[in-house]
Amino acid sequence: MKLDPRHLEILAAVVDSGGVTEGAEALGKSQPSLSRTISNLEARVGEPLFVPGRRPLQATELGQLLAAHGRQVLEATQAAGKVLDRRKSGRSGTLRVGGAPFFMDAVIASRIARFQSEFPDVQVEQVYAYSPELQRHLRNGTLDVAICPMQPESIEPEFGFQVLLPGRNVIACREGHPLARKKSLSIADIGDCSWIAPPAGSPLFRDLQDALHGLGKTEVKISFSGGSLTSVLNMILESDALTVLPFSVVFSMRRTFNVVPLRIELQHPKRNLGLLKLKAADEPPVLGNFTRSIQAAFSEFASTVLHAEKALMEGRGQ
Amino acid sequence: MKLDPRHLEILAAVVDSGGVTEGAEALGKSQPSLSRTISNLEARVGEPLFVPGRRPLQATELGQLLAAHGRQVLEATQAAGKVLDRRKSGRSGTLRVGGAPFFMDAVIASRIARFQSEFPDVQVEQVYAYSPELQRHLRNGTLDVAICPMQPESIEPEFGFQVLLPGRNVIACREGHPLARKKSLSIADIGDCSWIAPPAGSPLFRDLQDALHGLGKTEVKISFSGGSLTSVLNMILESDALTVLPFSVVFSMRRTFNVVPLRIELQHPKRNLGLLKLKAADEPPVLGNFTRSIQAAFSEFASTVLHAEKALMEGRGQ
DNA sequence: TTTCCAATATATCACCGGGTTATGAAACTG
DNA sequence: CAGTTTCATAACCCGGTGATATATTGGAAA
Repeated sequence: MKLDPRHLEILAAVVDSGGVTEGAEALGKSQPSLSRTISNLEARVGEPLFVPGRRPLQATELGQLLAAHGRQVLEATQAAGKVLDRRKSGRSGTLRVGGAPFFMDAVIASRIARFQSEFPDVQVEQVYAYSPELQRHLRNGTLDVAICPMQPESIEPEFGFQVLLPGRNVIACREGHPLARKKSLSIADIGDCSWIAPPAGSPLFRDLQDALHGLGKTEVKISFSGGSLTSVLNMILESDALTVLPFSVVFSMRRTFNVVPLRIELQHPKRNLGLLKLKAADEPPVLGNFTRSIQAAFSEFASTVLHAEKALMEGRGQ
Repeated sequence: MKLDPRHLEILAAVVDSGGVTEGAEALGKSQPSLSRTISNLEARVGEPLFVPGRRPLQATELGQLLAAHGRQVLEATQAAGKVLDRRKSGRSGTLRVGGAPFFMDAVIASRIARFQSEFPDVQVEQVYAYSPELQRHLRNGTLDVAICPMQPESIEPEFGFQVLLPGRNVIACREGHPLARKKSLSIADIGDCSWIAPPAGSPLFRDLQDALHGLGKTEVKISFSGGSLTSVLNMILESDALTVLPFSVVFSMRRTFNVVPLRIELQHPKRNLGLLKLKAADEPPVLGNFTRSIQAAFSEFASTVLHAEKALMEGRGQ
């Protein structure tokens, strides 16, 4: 015999709360409604669920049995409702975050970690890609938000962009590098150093070429190309090679990899690291929490980075 | 957020069966019904439960989560339905059986045990009482059926009565009793034996008085009165006292208590042991099974008892 | 007892939601 | 690309459930 789970819920509520009236207010319904539902259920079952003519309403054996199952139903639905509530308040769910690889490793990941310590029930999926692909993902709906460097004027109108960190590229080398101490550098100084390049498809690779071209250097000796940030920095650490990286990345990694920026100004496109989202999409609540958390984390970080940047360019070193 | 357990059930069915169509036939509903229910649920939840535009319908993460709870609901309701089915088929439930004390101990209990081995999930509550009280219980609804000796003509019209065993009272004594061997007995023989009497209120007590009066004996020496069948039989066993008992009781107990009937015919009211039920009450299914089982058991038993009875009265002994 | 109170059952009505069939749209199949 | 399958939509009907008002009943108090 198939019966309605709602009826079992109601039965459980009445049995557990000790009366129709109490059960009604426990469920947020009217007393006559429950009373009739119980009657219908009894008719359907063919046996009384409550012993007739007992004023402190007392369930029959069968009533107890069915109420036990009603309790299960009640628990399950309430648990389901709770899942929804937590999602709606952004304290639970899944968030797919895309990011530019080097930034992701150096500066974003640790801020995501901080977000996750605030919202431990949120599952974050990280996707590594460059801007064009990230935009594709956002459009597809396979990504909730991207954190990547963008040129403000080249952002398509369908996207919203919130700046997290002004961008500035620098040339980086290992701490003990011969050029690291020099206050002023010329093209001649960086002469025929060999270079570590980021992966060929990355914006940084173009930045590197553009930057060297801007310094007047057309022929570049590239000894290594591609790989992750870690591999690039390991190369830098173990050699006298140079590379081009965002200052914020170098700053974040200065301790763990003993890497320093050179005191020479590069020209490069004005790109800011920021949060890229689709405007149209009504963002899930968890994304709102993520945005707030990330912005807070970066506002701290940005000020220390800018301070260090200024110090460097004024020649006060690291 | 409060949501409808039926929606969760449907979601679970769709997810588990792999599609709306399959889910519909699994639940015995139409496909459009489920389709719309899912749509409504998605609208209510505010997020898609299935990834749009995938033909082998694939649940989103949230869909999976809620479906898991739906599965719980489904299980609970199905379990509740099963409980009902078993009650309706009389394979489960509670049965309150009343019985006359001596009969209950000697002949009924073992037949109830047999019923319980057939229907192990049925819980039998035994009530010991004499006919008038049993009838009260039946009228009150505090008893489903009674097994007791009744005079056919004195059964009130509201009751139905099914004979299980024709009644005949005998005088019983221990096996080695001096009177036990005698083929023909007179009043003189039982002369001034002392008597063990059943409890004062019991029909058997009256039977004893009537029987002795019928034999011409007006003065009776009662050395013990009251107590259970076991205590009465123990008294018989340990002394040369006599008592009056139904033949079927003596027959059942002849081995365990070494008790035998005297070969003297008693006159007593024509009472048959039988099943007494209220006519009006639509009996619970379990009662039908009980009735069948008990009747089958007694039809065997009755024939052996009658055979032994005949043999006794023809003087062939036990 | 009788009276009164609190709790439950009944009555009535409106309406939402789910049931159905018929039909259209979309996606996987060959 | 056509064929097949599956899901979504439309239109309609009906039952169940919601609410308020009211009657009834069991139990306690006078």
